[in-house]
Amino acid sequence: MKCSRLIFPTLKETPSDAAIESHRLMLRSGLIRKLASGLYSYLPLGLRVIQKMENIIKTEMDKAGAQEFRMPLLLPRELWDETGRYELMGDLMMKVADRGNKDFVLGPTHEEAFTSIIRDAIKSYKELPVIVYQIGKKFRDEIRPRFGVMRGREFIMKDAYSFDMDEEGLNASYQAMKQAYINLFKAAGLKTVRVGADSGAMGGSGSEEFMVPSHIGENEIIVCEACGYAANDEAAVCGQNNHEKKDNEILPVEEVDTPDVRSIDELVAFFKTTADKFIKTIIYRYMTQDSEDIVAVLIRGDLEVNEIKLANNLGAVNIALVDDQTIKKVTGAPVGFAGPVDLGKCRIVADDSVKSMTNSITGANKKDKHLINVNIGTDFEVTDFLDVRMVKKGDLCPECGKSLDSFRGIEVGHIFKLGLKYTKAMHCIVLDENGKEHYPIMGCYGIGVDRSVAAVVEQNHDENGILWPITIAPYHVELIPIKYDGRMKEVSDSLYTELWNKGVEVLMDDRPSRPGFKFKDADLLGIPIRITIGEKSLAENKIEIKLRATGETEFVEISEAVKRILSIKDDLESAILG
RNA sequence: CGGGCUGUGGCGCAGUUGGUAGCGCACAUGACUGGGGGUCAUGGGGCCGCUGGUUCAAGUCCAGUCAGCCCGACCA
Repeated sequence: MKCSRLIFPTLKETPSDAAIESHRLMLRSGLIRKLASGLYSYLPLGLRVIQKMENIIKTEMDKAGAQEFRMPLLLPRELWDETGRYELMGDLMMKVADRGNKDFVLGPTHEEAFTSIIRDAIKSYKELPVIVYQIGKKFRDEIRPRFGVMRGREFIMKDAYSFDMDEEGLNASYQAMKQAYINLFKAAGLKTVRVGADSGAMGGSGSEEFMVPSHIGENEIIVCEACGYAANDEAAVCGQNNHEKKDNEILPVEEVDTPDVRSIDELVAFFKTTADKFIKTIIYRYMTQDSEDIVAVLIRGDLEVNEIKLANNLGAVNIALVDDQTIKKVTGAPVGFAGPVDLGKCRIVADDSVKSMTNSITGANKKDKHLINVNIGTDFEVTDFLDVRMVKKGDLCPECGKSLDSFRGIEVGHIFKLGLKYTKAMHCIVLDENGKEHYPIMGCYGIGVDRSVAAVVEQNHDENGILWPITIAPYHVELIPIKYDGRMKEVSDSLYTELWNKGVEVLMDDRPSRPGFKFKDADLLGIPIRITIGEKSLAENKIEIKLRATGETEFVEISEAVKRILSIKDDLESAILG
């Protein structure tokens, strides 16, 4: 491709609404343009990168024995009614009606669609296992799209689903996908960390996320440097923190006037003490399969409740804080004065952190009153002690007991064991060797394609622009004639043709611009190998080769150029693939 | 959903106590220049987000509305 014909509107100045580096650089280098909030167009260079990412994914999926499909974006409502997700997905799912007023949705994911195909196509255990996948558009009406292509509303996703006869088969499929993910992220030049994630009702090690460490990441990752434990903060479990009860003398409860003092911060200031002396009492409504109830959750004042862990512990499908009126009804006091003492009307559970607390401060369940010197056993009872806290840096590792660290990460891939949820709900049945009906067990494996590309930029750039890993760079080589004229033009043209013939993808900047301008653009674009054809070196029959990432420069005889470039390309590739 | 900020040529922005819109970049033409976004000259391009109001007069003041961005979304 020649720059004179290529549409890549580079920007010298930074667009004002780009908040992170990848967004800025993708905009500036003319890879993408915004059409509306959360909706981006890929221009030719951006598309090439996306397609390379897709091809890397495809290659590994196929290697793992997965087969490619292409599903519609628009899906009929009935499919979603079968699993109850039409309601469950809520506003995240874009709902539309056709001219006949028939309901459709823009697919935010495709479990139902794939399961319906398998249900019709596969009838016998002999046809299993299968792994099916597609790379295609998804639509999610995000509350707040942001960071460019990192969290868009319309985005490209690779989603794969495995169907197996039994747990053992599922494990094998899961392992195959895991290995494929490890390979493909590496091939794309992305450094990822694998962490344990929330797996809802499935439990165990059935859910892992591939995270790209980055300060702009939307997930908090908890890691243990000592033993390698790694988990999403939604899933991180807490080591048994010094739960030994201190030998404090148990003091009698006293009621204290605390006019208008509600939040932990206000209480800390009021009592002139620290947050860990308080027991927070939070009232939740939780729904299980067939019932609904209220629960008071106690936790030490300096900690936060992890609602996902709470829901899992309670066996709840849904959980939410109750409204102010309900608080008043349950506790007898307005918001801010709830406490466990004489809270007779509902179940009380406590985070493990509360176990060792003595002479604590809590709400008195009366307006403008708190209690001091509250003690478990003496003043109130707890039904269950659970691990429901949000794990933080400095907490203890559940595996080895050492102190945990944390960092932020971008989720680029997620693999997890789905179980029978969809096959059951959708009556996807195969016959086993005894002719008995059997639900296949599913696994689900996703990759955010746009997001992975953005993460590559996030991870590979400098102050001048992008530094593409050669495996997903829009082109391998950018060829810059200082002036596209005379001998420089001749040499450039013949190199251009020769390289393409040898399978090297070349972008030639044949524009009549000044050299400095072209160099700046080249740095922005970040094509890994830059060849400069200039008068000075040409006088010695040489061309210049410069690596974008390291700045390494060498001059090579024209006759040796193609060979040398080929070998540099190989070197760059094997440096990534290892 | 709540709070904050911003809407003025393609992009980045200025526009004072209200008086009929400007700068840089980009674009077009020409000349010079030619290894890190060059110089000069000339030129084209704006319903000042939208609607309504105040006023002799509104980019500017008021009300509403739409859009975008940022932060937060109940932890008692």
